[in-house]
Amino acid sequence: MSITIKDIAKVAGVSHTTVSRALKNHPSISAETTARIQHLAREMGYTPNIVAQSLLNRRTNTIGMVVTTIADPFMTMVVDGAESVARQAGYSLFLGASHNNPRDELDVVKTFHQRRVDAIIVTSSRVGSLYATELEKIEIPIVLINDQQDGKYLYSVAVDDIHGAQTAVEHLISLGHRRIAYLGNTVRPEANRRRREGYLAALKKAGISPETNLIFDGVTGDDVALGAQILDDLRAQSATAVFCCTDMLAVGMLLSCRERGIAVPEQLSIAGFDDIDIAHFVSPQLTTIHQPRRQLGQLAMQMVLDLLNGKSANNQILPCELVVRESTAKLS
Amino acid sequence: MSITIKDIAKVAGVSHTTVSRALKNHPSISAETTARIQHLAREMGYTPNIVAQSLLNRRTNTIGMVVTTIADPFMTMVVDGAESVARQAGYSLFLGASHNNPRDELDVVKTFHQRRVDAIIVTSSRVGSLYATELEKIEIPIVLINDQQDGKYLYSVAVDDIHGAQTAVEHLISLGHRRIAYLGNTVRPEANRRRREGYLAALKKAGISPETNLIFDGVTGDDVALGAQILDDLRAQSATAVFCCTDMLAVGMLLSCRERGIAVPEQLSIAGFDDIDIAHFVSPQLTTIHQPRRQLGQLAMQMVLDLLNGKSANNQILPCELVVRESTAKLS
DNA sequence: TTGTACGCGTTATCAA
DNA sequence: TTGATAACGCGTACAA
Repeated sequence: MSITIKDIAKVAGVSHTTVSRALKNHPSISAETTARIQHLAREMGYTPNIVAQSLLNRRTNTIGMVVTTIADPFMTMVVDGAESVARQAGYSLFLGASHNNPRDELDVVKTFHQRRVDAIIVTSSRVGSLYATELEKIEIPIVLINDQQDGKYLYSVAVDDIHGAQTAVEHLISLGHRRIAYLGNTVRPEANRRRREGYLAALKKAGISPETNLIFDGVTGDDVALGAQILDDLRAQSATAVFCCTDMLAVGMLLSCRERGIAVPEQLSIAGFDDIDIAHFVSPQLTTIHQPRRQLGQLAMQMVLDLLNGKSANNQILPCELVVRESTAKLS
Repeated sequence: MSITIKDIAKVAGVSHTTVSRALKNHPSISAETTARIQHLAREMGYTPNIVAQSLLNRRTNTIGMVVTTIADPFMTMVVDGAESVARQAGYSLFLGASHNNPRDELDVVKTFHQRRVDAIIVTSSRVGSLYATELEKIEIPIVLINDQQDGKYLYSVAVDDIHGAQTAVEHLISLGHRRIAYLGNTVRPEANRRRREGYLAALKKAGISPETNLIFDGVTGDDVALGAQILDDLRAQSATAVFCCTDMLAVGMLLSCRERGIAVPEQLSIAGFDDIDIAHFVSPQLTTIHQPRRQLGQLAMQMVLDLLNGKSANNQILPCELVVRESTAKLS
């Protein structure tokens, strides 16, 4: 049972109103009683009850963050960025995982709503357009990370998938590759679609006509396994390079190449997307598209705070850049 | 402005008490009005206000989790495990990062207290014994992950560092190594101490006398850099094997070996501790001690829930096991 | 300068 | 079967 301002009031022989004011250094309370009460509060181990304050304020100073899974090297940094900005502004962060399950995702959002979070941040949602209709009812700002949707309370911060993918594939083309495969995963359909689009744009620009049997789309949660599994098909199509929709796909392919004695990048150039930490720990180190992950989280949270402070906010698309490492090389 | 039960009451022409009961399927309300009100509630888009409920219940159904940093492949899984257990039990998770800064850590805990979380989980704390005195005042269960402390409300779930480290070093000894170095990092003093203890125990058991100049203790936040930096000293002492206190240290050393053309494991055997994901993506794959990370989080949360349900709970020490991969080999 | 009374949204007690 | 009232902890308009 925690100490309340009424408890302090009783001991101090004043009303709880006076205590409330003294603790907030309200000017109308005499310096003397203010000091006395603040001292007393500390002595009695008083801690303000934010729950009660929230009820009164109609503001919980709380943000709900929905991620697909926390155990994802990509999400991790985004959450980290968001949390640090939130805390510095006096907000606390609720974290919920959707595990790539739309039902769970809506469930988490619903719980957040019940807890009266002031705003919600959602990363790589799978609920898609459902949001637009379902979430406007909540009437609080919702910032989508890497997933644009239109709606009254909907905002987004995203990385330029199309252009990023295009840059990666242009890099492969500049190395002399022509038979360039695309490996995607439909678990995140929108990102996959945009990155494939970038891939196609690069080919088109170079006058290379795309081939359906060089485009692979997996449907599993385990990107590493998928990358490995696709390798044979890809070689059968005599691809000399592959652009993977995510680094984990690329890593799976890399490991699989090592197992089967396929030299990377000599026999096969591999490029990824995301620039997760693992990218420079594998060997050869992975050429990839760097996403400003922490910044993504920070920006999303800053946007939320701006909106809560009545400022306006514009959707943002962050550029991402090519990082050339060791897994891509000139076509021999 | 959200819909409240009073709003519904007005529309339905009943008292808000009746609405409250109807929504909870209270038996004393007629089936008819119950149905009518539930329908109305859905139609009006009513969402219960947990904040108000919490004020009344003196229970927020909320757990605060403090991690050093979210951007740590180890923490990530622990949080993931904890979150899933919490949510299934109807609890929400507050996440706060201490960034290895004791001041921040206490700050986060204080905020959690103000928010009246029902319990707190702290991973790899740096505050140490400060907790025992400081945190008992909060009078809620606190579960420490990988950091034992004694106190009335203090519980812990930890991995058996000593035995784990000992197993790793015994593995190296069994491969014929005698000049085995230890590489630690004092940023996490307690874990470091225990793992060094396990290292010494293994040497002693094998009748090898420890040498001070084979024991290295770094003091930087960047384990990868530290591992690299120590490599020369270690070679100068003609160590043939090294046991690293964390996988990141081992990875740093591994990468540095590759750069300088030192063959692993032929010229130097390297063993780590943690079994983070990266361990099987580096090449050679890292021999290490596997920690049941997700289980650690799950168990901690389960313990919290048990305590909140009035059950008793016992501190737990989980075994961890050796995973032999490619970075260790027979002394040639 | 301080105190009284009310309300935030909900549930529980008691009465009708 | 339903309703009026009080209470959770706090802040604030108004009164003293």
